[in-house]
Amino acid sequence: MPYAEVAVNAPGAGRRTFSYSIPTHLSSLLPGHAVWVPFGRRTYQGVVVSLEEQPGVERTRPVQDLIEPDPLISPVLIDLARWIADRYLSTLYEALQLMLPPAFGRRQRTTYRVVDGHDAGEGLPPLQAQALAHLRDQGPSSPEALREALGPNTGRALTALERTGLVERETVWERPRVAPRYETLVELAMPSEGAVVEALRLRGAGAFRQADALELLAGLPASPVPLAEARQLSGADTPSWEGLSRQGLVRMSEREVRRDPLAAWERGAAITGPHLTPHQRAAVNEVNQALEGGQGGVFTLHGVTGSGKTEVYLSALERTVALGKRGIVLVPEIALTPQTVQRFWERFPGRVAVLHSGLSLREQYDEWRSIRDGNFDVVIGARRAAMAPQPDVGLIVVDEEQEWTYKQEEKAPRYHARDVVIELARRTKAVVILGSATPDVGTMYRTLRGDYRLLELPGRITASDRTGDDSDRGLGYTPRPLASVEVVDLRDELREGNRSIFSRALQSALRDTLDAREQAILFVNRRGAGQAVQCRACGHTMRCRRCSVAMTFHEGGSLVCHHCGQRRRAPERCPSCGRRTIRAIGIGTERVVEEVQRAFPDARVIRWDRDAVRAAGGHEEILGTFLRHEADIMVGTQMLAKGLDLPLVTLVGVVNADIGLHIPDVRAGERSFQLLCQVAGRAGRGFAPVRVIFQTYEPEHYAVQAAAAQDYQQFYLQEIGFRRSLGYPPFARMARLLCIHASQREARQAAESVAGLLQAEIR
DNA sequence: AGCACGCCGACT
DNA sequence: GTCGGCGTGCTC
Repeated sequence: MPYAEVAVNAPGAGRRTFSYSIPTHLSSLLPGHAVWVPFGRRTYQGVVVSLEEQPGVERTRPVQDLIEPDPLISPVLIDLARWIADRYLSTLYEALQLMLPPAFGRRQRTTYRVVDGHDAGEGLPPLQAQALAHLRDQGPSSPEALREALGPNTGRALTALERTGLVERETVWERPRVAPRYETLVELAMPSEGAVVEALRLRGAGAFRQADALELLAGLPASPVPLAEARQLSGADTPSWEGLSRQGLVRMSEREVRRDPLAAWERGAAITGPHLTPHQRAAVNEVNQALEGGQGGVFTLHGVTGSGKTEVYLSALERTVALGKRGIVLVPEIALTPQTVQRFWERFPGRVAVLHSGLSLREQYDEWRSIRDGNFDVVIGARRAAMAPQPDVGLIVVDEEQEWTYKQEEKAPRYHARDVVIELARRTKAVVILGSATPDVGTMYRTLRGDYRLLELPGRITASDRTGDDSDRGLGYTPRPLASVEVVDLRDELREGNRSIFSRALQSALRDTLDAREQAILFVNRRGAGQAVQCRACGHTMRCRRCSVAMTFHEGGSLVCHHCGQRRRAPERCPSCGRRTIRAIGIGTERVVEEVQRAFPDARVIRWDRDAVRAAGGHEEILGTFLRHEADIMVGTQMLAKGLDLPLVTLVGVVNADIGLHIPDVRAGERSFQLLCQVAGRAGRGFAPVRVIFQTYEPEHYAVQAAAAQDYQQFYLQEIGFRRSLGYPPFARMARLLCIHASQREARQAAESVAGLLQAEIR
């Protein structure tokens, strides 16, 4: 008699599983089944992770019921969830939730009502009497409604009332937010000649509607037909059709229907890819060998924007499919545009699934089920697609693998999708391609150490090579020069008396661009809330003495190292040059827009950041305005840096290239470098000459220098040396421990005590 | 989450 | 001496 080990979605269940006995009506229970289980006083959702001969405890309670008839999570993904829960310190259920269909979790709803004949409320404490009166007058209510009406302490009053038996409580599970949708089909239960005869008989008997219905069905070429359609065509309503079904003249059946986000897309023949350049060929050959070897392996595909990485992915996916396997492609959320999906669709028409948060719940759910049923060669999606129920995964692509959006920050499990798919691939012997123009320093370190294999795509491919269908296509591999970048030292500007946020070089470049009726983008490298503190004259930045990360300015003039917690007062004079020009710096997009409008009253300026997108109701609105040249200058944040083709743009200005250098984060330099490279990479995609200007107070900073030269190797060598000497990742692993409490004092005490324990452990 | 258990202040 | 507050720990 086996027992089920269940991960329970109850608070406090933690990373353990709980043993349940299996009642006879659930004897076919399997790992991966979602179940209802009793836990304490209530019932919770859970997932069966294994079946065991011996329970973990003496007394077990039985599994109550299945939530869905089929197992929802494959054994490999259950195992992966265990790894996720372990590594990211989440509960097991939280990790498993990533693998469950979207919106699977259901909420419990509680209602209170007065027990009959107990509505007097004499001699009760005032709050209890009020609650009782409210329930008596308003009828059964939720605790939230009662709290709303009577104040935050109502919960206690309700507990007391329930204990004394004056009110009772009922908890019900809400209906699932999405469930499979079915449609009814009808078909003739006999040859159509017979049906025509039956229809005549029915008409003779006065059953005109049924006769119409039957005749219609007999006349239709395709069968079975959706009932809704048949009803509309025949004019006969559902009871008539049901009547026919009862007489055995038609058969009815159910079929699951799915909402397909790509339903409108054409399903023509797959187009063949262009001829590969020698470098692409070499890369694809290596990946194909690994695919055929069946032993997996991780590849780092290093190539600048426009070097043709996507073509490598596509070719490798074709090989994967030819070998009878399937692929997953991870793309940063912001890059998951119709154009991106289109490129995959052209090669795998009708065989591409999309998973991202922009879809409706219904679409996500249907897509999930359809993927599980093996309907797609390629699943393309953002972070969460790493855990898509794609069967027989042979290849996983992580495009822009250095992107921090692959790391889930907000809620547990705080996983990194790239690391999760590498772990998944290790278990399934799938091949992984990590693609990037500026690989994550940790990724490159592991690559050079030999854990991953390096594939290089040097240079860029010209547009005609990528899209042309003339005879020489693919043959003219001509590496195009990258845009040259001009670095402007803002300290010089200040010395020359220019206090504007625009250098003279940028001002005149903007003027030229406007006069030529071309477009410019201004990039504001503002991320995170932390303001760094810097000397406006010499560029000296206040850094923590212990960690050498930039310190953050806090209210009241103190400086805090967010890394080690060290705190000191902001100096009045710059410790480096002695001048009183120390400032907290942080220029936002709004400020830049204002300044542009002041300096160029004739320019049409548009802002593109999270706030503007929300106000405009979507990216497309803003982008469309700019692409139609209804604006001359676009001011934006990181969004600007991501894979967009803006053909009319001939000037790219980075307003403050060094702000990102001082975010209190070990990876500040790396992120700045990546971002600046991407911004510079925006330029030079069309054929018009393009200027790129970096404004900075620290032109000598290695990240700025390397980005201006667009030299990854230069950056990597500097950064890895820095990381090694300080014992930062990838030479160590980092975790953030967060102490949260309503009282600041309590939180601090807890944090200090944890820190004390850890320091004792280190010694 | 909810409930039991257990340890300190206002009462018979 | 007891009732009851809510801090702590457990739920297969």
